[in-house]
Parts: sequence; C-alpha cells; structure tokens
Amino acid sequence: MNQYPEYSTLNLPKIAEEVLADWDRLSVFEKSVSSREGATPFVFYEGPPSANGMPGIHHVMSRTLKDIFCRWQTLQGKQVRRKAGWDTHGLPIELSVEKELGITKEDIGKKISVDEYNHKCRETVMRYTDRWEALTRQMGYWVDMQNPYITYENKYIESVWWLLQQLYKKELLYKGYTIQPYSPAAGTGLSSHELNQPGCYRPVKDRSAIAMFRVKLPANNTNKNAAAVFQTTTEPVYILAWTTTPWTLPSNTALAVGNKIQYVLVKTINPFSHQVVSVVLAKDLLEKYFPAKNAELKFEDYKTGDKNIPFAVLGEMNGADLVGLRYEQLLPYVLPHENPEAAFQVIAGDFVTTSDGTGIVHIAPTFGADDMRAAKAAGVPPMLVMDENEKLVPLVDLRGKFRSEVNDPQFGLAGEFVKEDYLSAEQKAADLEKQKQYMQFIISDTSKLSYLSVDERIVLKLQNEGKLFKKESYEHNYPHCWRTDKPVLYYPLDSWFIRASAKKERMAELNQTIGWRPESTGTGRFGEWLNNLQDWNLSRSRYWGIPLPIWRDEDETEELCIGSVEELKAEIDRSIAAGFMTENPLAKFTVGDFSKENYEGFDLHRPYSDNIILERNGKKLFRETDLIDVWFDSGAMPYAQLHYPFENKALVDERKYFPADYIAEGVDQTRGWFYTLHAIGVMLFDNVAYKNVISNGLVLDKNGNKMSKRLGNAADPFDTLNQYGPDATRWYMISNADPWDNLKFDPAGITEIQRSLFGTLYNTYSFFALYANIDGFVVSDKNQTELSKRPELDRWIISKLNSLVKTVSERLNDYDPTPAARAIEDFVDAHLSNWYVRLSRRRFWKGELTEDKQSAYATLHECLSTLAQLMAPFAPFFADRLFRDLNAAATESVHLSLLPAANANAIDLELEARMELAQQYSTLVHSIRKRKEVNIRARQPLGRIMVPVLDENFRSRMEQVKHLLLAEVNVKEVEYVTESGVFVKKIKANFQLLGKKLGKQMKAAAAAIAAFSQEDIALLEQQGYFDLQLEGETTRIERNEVEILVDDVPGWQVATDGRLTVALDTEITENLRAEGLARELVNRIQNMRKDKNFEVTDKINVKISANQLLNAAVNNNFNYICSETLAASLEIVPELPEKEAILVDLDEEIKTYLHITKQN
RNA sequence: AGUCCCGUAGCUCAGUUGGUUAGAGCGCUACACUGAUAAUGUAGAGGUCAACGGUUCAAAUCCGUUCGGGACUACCA
Repeated sequence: MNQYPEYSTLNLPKIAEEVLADWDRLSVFEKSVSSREGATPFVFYEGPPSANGMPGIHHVMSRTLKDIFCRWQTLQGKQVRRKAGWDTHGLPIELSVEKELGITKEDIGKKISVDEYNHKCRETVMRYTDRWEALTRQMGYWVDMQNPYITYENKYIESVWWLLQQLYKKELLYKGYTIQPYSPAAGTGLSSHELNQPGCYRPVKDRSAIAMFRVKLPANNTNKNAAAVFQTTTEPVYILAWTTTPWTLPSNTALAVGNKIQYVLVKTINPFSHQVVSVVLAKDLLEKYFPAKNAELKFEDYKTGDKNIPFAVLGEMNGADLVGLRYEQLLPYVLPHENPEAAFQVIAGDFVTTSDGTGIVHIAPTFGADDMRAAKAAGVPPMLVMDENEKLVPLVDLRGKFRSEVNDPQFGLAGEFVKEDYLSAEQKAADLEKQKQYMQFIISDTSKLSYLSVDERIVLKLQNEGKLFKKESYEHNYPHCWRTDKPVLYYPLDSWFIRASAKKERMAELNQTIGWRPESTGTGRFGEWLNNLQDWNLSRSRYWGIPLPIWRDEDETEELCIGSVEELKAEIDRSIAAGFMTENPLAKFTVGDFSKENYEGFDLHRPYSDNIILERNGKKLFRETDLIDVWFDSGAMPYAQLHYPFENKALVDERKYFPADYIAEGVDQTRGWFYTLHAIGVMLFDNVAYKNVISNGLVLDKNGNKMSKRLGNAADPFDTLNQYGPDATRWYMISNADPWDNLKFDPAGITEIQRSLFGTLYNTYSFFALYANIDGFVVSDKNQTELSKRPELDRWIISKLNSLVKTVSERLNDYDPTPAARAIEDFVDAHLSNWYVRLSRRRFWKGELTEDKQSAYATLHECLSTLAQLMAPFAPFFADRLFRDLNAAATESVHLSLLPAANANAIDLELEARMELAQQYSTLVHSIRKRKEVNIRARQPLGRIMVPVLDENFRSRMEQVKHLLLAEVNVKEVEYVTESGVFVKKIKANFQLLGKKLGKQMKAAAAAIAAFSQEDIALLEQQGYFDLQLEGETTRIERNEVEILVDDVPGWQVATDGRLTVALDTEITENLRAEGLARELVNRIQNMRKDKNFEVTDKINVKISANQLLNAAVNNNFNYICSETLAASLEIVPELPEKEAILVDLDEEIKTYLHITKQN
C-alpha cells in the first residue's frame, strides 16, 4: 500500500466535505480547545448575529476573518475558547413579526396580547438558525454553537440588569428630557438606526424665513461695545435669525450667536413693510443680503417696490458683546411656565456658523437638541406650558398639533398639524374653508386662496407685522419615518440615559491602547466619536427587548433599580406583604440554583415585568415601561455570556476571560458594537473590552456595487461554497484585498486561486507522493539528513521556508492577514514550484535512493508539511488533508498541531541572495536563447556564458550556485570577466546620496555624470573619486555616489537587468551538437514511453535505425541516453521494419526510426 | 453637510523614511517546452499613478483644492 495517498484530480469542495466529516468523527474542534487546557488563553468574542435574517456572502468574509486568528493562535499553542451568540431582540424582529401577522404597533395589546406578540418574536428570531449553523459549519468557522449565549434568556438578562444596576449605583443612569426624533403619525420615538434606513432622509422643500427680533433698548445689561454701537441709530434695532421650521417660532426663547463671530449693525429698509430699520447679522454674511453696490443708494431716493434697497453699516461688534441682550418675544401667544423672566435673550452657542442664514440661530429648546443644550447652559427656559394634568408640555402635542395656547384670531394655528404632510386631503380641504373665513381680514379676495401650511401662515403673519426680513423656499434633507413616510418631528421626550459623557476622557484614553485595524478607524471615526460623545439614550418604547429594571412611584419620589432575580423576588415578597401583589411569579425560583430549569420557570420580558408592582414607603412602584437599546445587549456580552457575576465571577474579575484579545466585525459596527463594548467596559470595569479589533469592509459585487436582493447581484454563500469549496473562497477573500477595504467579489478570482495556489500545491504534493511511493520512502525523524549536509538547493528552500514562517507569524500576530496569505502564495508559486521542484525534478526520479534523494524527499516534505500548517488558518480543510496525507501516522489534524517558531539558524540570507542571483541569471540566459537572431532551443547545450565581475562577493556567490544555473540553462561553463576593456560601462548618479549632498546642483550633476566617457569611468574607478566641474566649482564625486553598470559586451549576445549582465556564447561545436542530438533522442524516447503508457519505473529496450549523422551522437552519449530513458539495452540496427518502428524528426535534417519495448 | 476609507495596466492589487526605466498576478498576443502536462518558460502590447495647484534639486509618495466610489454621522438654525 502506498504511504502517501495519490489522487487523480483536485476537487476542493469534495475535500472540504470529507475533512468536515473527519472533524465531526474525531471531534477535532473540541480537541483543539481541550488539548490546550492550562495553556495561555487567547480570548475571542463573537459579535452576535441575528438569526432573523439569512446569512449572506459577507458573513463568509467576516467569519473567515474571525476564524483565521483563532486558528492561528491555536497553532501557536494557545487555548482559544469561542462561544457563539445570538442577538435576539430589537426592532427588525418586531417588524418581521408585524409584517407576518399583518398588524401594526397600534394593534399590540388590542388585536394581539403583548404576551402572544413576544412569543411570536421569540420564535421568529431564531427562524434561520439552521441556515446560520449550516453556513458556519460548511465554511469551516469554528465557534461553539452547542452552547451559544442568547440575549433573550433570563440568565443573560439578569447579567444585563446587574450591569445596569452598577451604572445606577455609580449615578451613571438617569432620566432626562431630551429632544429625539419622533413620529407623530406613528406616535413613537425613533432611534437613529431607524432614521438611517435607506430612503429615510429625503430632500424636501420647506418654507424658510428670516425673522426679525426686536431688541429691547437701551441695552443696559449688555456689553458696552454693543450698547455704543446701538446708540448710533435712532431706528428700531432687530436681530435677524433664519429658520427652516417657522412652526417652531412660537416656541422661541433665545437667539444664539457665536462668541468669536463678528456682527454688524446695518441700517436699511424692511422690504415688506418699507420701514427704516437697523438689523444685526454676521459680518461674513453682509454681502449675501446687502450687495456692495447698494451701499451707494440713498435712503431718500428709495421708492416702495424698488428691488435694490439702500443700506449703511453703522457699526461692528463680536458675538460675545451681544450675549445677554434682551429682545421682545416674536410671537407672544404664551410665556414659558418656568422662569419667563429669563427668556428672550441672546446666548452663546458653539455650533453657530456663518455658512447659512444670518449667523444668528433661532433657539426653540423644545424642538432642537442643540437648542436645548445651549438654552440649558445659559439658564434660558424652554417654551413649556402647564397642561390640564399639571404637567409641563411643549406647544405641540404628541399628535403633532399646536396646543390651544397658540391661538391666532387671524391665522388659526391652534389645533392644527404643524406639518402639512400629516393632513389628509379632506382635512386640507376643510381647513382651507376655515382659512378663507378668518383670513378675509387680510386678503381681500379669498376665493383664489389655496391651503396655506402652518409655516406659510406664520411667515405671512410676520410679514404683516413687519417682522419678516426675507422668505424663500429651501431644499434640504429631512428625515422621515420609515413606517408612515411622514416627516419626523424633533420632540422632547422622557428617556433614560447613560451618562457616557462623564467617562469621555477615560474612554478616549483607553481607546489609544486598542490595536485598531485599520488604524485610522480607531483614531479617526471612533476617536472623533468619543471626543464628541453624548449621553447614551437607553430607552426604547417597544415590546421585544430587555425591560429597564427600574420601578418608580407616580410622584417620582421613590425609585428602585433591580440588579438580580434574587433581589426582584425579595422585593415582590415585600410588595405582597404590603398587599400590592397577590402572588409571586418568581415563587419557584431558587436562589443560587443556576440550573437551566430553575431559570426557565419565569420570564423577565414584557408584559410580565410590567405586571410587577413593588413597594417603598407604602407607595406603589411601577416599572418604567421602556425597554433598553439592544446595543446594550450586545455590548454587555463579555459579562452576560458568562452569567457574570452570578457565575464565572473570577473569569472577569481576574481578567481571565476579559478583555478580549481580539474581535472583528463590519466597519458599520464602529458606533454600534465596538462602542457599546468599549463604553460598558470603561464605565464599569475601567478597562478596555478588547485589545485588538479589525473592522472589515463591505463585500461588493465585481463591479463595485453594493450587493442587494433587489438588484439580483447578491452572491449566494451556499452556492459559492458548493461550487468553489470553502478553502478557495476563504483564501480569495483574504488575499485579494485588505479586509478593511471593500472587497469586489468576483468568482473569477476564486477560480484563479484554485488554479494558481491549490492546483500548484496539489501538483507539488502529487509529485512528491508519486516518487516517494515508488521508492517506498517514508519521511521520518530517523531518515533526516542533517541540514548542513544537504545540498545548496535544499538548504535554500528550507531557508526560504523559515523566512516565510517568520513573515507569516509577524503578519498574523499583527492582525494583518492579507500580506501573510500573499507571502504564502509567492512561496508556493515562485520558489517552491517554479524553482525548487523544477530544478530538483531529476533528483526525485533518477536512480536509487541515494542520500541526495533522501534529502530531497525530506526537504520537500518539510516544505509541504509546514505550508499545511501555515495555511491552516486560511484554508482549514485543504491544509488538514495535505497535512494528514503527509503525516498520516503522526496526527489527527493539522489544527491540533503546533507550529514551531521560525528556525533562525536555518535562515541564511546570503544563500537566499545568491540563489536569487541564479534565478535572475537564468531568466536572462533563457531570454537570450529565445531571441529571433539566436533561437537556440533549451535542449541544445551551449559552451559558456560570460559574466562581468562587479564586486568581490559576486564571484564566490556565483561559484556556489553556478551548477544549478548551468543545469537550468543548459550551458557548460561560466567565465568571469574582470578586465574592463571587454565590456562597455554605463554610469548613473546615486540620486539618494548625491541629492542630499548637492541639493540644487543635483540636476546638473546627474547630467554631467551620465555624459561620462569610458575613460572618465575608468578614472573614477581607479582613483576612487572624480572631480566634477559644476557652475565653476569643483565638486568631488566619490565612488559610492555613482552606480556603474555594464551596458554591453561588444560582439556577444548580451542581456542585462539592473546591475546584472550576462553574455552567451552561441557557438555550437561538434560535441555540443552531438549532445544536443542525444537529448532530442531522449526526449523522443520519453514521449514514446508516455504514448505507450509505460510506468515511470518500467525498463525498456531501444532500437534505433542507423543514421550516419546520428551514430556518433548516440555512441558518445550512450550511457546518458540509457540512464535517462531507463533503457536496459540500446542498439543501433541497420534497419527497422516500418510496422514496429516510428519515424521521428530529431531536427531539421535528421530523421530516424525508433522502436521501444518494455523489458519483462 | 461633516468625519473616515478608496482611486496606480483591461481586471485584482504591490509600491519602504520622497531618489530617476512605476512592479506582480490574471487576461490578451506570439514563440518555446513536454516524465509537474487541465502544468511550465520567454517575449510583447498595455500607465497623463483620478484632476489641478503647491512644497522640493527630486512627488505615485508630502501639503492643499476639486472630481468620482463607499461607509459612518447628521433636523446645525
């Protein structure tokens, strides 16, 4: 039986299938972890996917990336546990359930109970689990799918609650009033995730206006500078502020200026009321509203309706001078309930720019996030009024309608939707009739009136009252609710927040210790994000997610944050004692029992948690109905996957399974998972959650377009794996582009990898197996030739191999897989296959099992075996097959093996350098032989090559590799030429050295040097320097500051490449000719052997018909011919019968009959 | 709109601290080789290094601006 299996074809998908079966049979994955018990751990965290959607080709990419480093560290001897996970909560799941059931959010609790709804979510979320498992398995991604963490499980939730309670105890969890995207049509707040769904930001045309806010004079409470400027005018002074949402103007309570922005006071005429006024705006924007040419117009010449309006700049001040200035309320429908005396003043805002508008921003703290922040900082109240329930509310209600306070006798407004889009056609028509009624006081002919939106009417009102400076329509992107298609409102809502901003500096500081790939994402996108960190809005008004574990009474005086099931159970008992609850849903729960059964007897989700009423000081506490952001779920995974701190406490506390050494996800997770992991890690453990992270790019189609089902260009991951096999697919994805760049996925690239890498390796292995089996040779420790005693070629490839191990190790230890994969490709193709195997071929099939042959076997075996290990992280199936075929007795799997570090002693850079010399010369000589004017086939031996000796090293290097070079190019001798008269030299400046020395003179010097004569060069070489005349000065050029090359050897066929030059003697002597013929003859005999399907080892008898031109060639090379062709006998016979023999052409003139038979 | 990434041959990509013929593989064309053969070798064609401007003796490389592709963030009024 053959020791080394031989295959007839290479079938990568089949290999993968078979190896996968072996892995299952032998439990290789489990062993790869258990066999390293006690070893240094390598901690990897799996970012949980949602099994709610089908896996795509990009998941093959990201999972390959994850897998590579885990397998690599295993090869290095580390223990790599990796737990799979499932992200189970969140909006997408709610949506798919609603779609399936044909319901909307409003129906929850009506058509379907919350309970039923959540049950449905629980089912739906794991719908495609089997597809994910199949993909994971088929592509060879090793992760423990038997014991995944699942975010909806009670243990997981309990850990999350504990983390939240920790935040609460550190006072990092608070309830606040903030401005959030809100969809009045859907009656729900929206997350930024929802706003970023495709198509949500749409260009809309809004009515924009510049309103005029009248300054209260004298400006006694402001800076003297501003007061002085205002004294220069007797006209009323107005501040100009631009808005694209006039409906927020009734809620204006402040105007913001930039402290460092320069402002001007301008005297002009109101284009609508034609009143002479003075206005304040940013100096930078003066030209925009007041073209310079109009400065020459005279006020007294102005006539009503003139397009060009005169103006005069009265004075200048900076933003800080304006702060504190009071102005009259623009639309005095109602005053803020709190601190009305602090309203209507100028404040500073760092967000103010002069890129748009007037450089002064209208502030409505109830409808803008920036506005709210700035107003709060300045002590300006928001426009909140007391409602019927004695609660403070904004002027727009939750349906998106103005409250009754905004009642305008002429323009309506009260009770109306602030955005036209919220109205149906019928409502519009009805409203139009009303408008016709009350607007007849302003518009004489109302019959032609069309519906005017709230914005339009407010602008009209300002215009009527002389408070409008400019109006126009303005097109910008505005977010829409993806469910109702209606524009979103920014609206103040109650929310629970994590005070992330309090730990901003620490997060930034620790971020600098994280190894980011690519680095720019860490410093750039992620770093910037941390620098501008806002508090984390944790609340979600949904149903399917982890409930916020906070209970409050109605007065908001008592508050409880629960951190464990144990605690909750005790609190419920207390509530029962107070008579608030009748039974404890956690009655069966046994504290301290972490069994599955114990934790499956209850549910912490809504509605169950909603039904729990707790007690404090005799008051009833109800749960805050919000759920938490699902990003918290996944960010909590380092702890919650372990049920920390209830179980596995030491793993985290003693930093054994925390932080992760490595994580990887798509770049879109930068502000998702990467952030939430980091935030929780820093806030609660003052530690990074991961030490290294790769954010991988997208997988695009081959034309660089995003893959989508709609376009039909999405590659199916299963089809791809089936067709090309996981190894080639994985290899292609990693070697083609750095993982953080986008990948243009082209199956043709996989085919290329199949052929160039796997095909070549397969051929190389087959070659090895073929001859090793023939010789019955099994490579083992016992028959290893000592490295120093192996031939040059063997030591060279072993040196190359160890250099490769070094490179691959460095790259992979640095989380840089692409150069590692490419280095392997280069080794296999350029070195192992195209040089080592090519030059060693005859060593394998020639003669007996000599020491040289054993050395060749051992060397090739070591190369292939080590390659299998190096490739194992990338191509786990093929590598395993190769490794086991080579080392059948020794191992169950390459993935259980240990890769030794590169052997520094085996690396001989000098040897690598001289072999490169041989490779380069070989190419040069081949190219001369192929020339049209030469055209001598490789089988024809030639006498000699000549090489000019350029330095001392050169000759000794060449001597050591010349036998390989000469054999490869079929030349007898190499001659060294030292006397310079034989060849023509060329000289070139060394730009790097001379450039630094000469600076500006470089150009002239380079030209002068290039123009050197042969004598000049000789002189320079002789004395070691040359005095060059440059611009009248003498500049000394040293020998090392120029490069001298051989340009030509007159009278010879010459080839050069950079510093290397070779000349070929093309004369064919009688002897050479005879030898060439003998080689031709060998070749023909070999072909016949092959045609006759003889075994490689068969001995033959050869008969050749006599031919005068040939006889000498045969006789002189008799032994050579016999040994090459395994001829037991070789006869020249006078004649061969045509029937048996074949007529062959040996060259243009010589033909002969050949006859071969197998020797029995 | 902002931040970040990418733009080098028909395609996929290299290109060190700036240094003078800008490389490789694939593909294409031609020739050769034939006991690795669904391989292999040699040669050829193919480039305004996205564009413009600047710094420098010298720019694919450094700095600006613009254009194109992508991601993330974003109601800046």
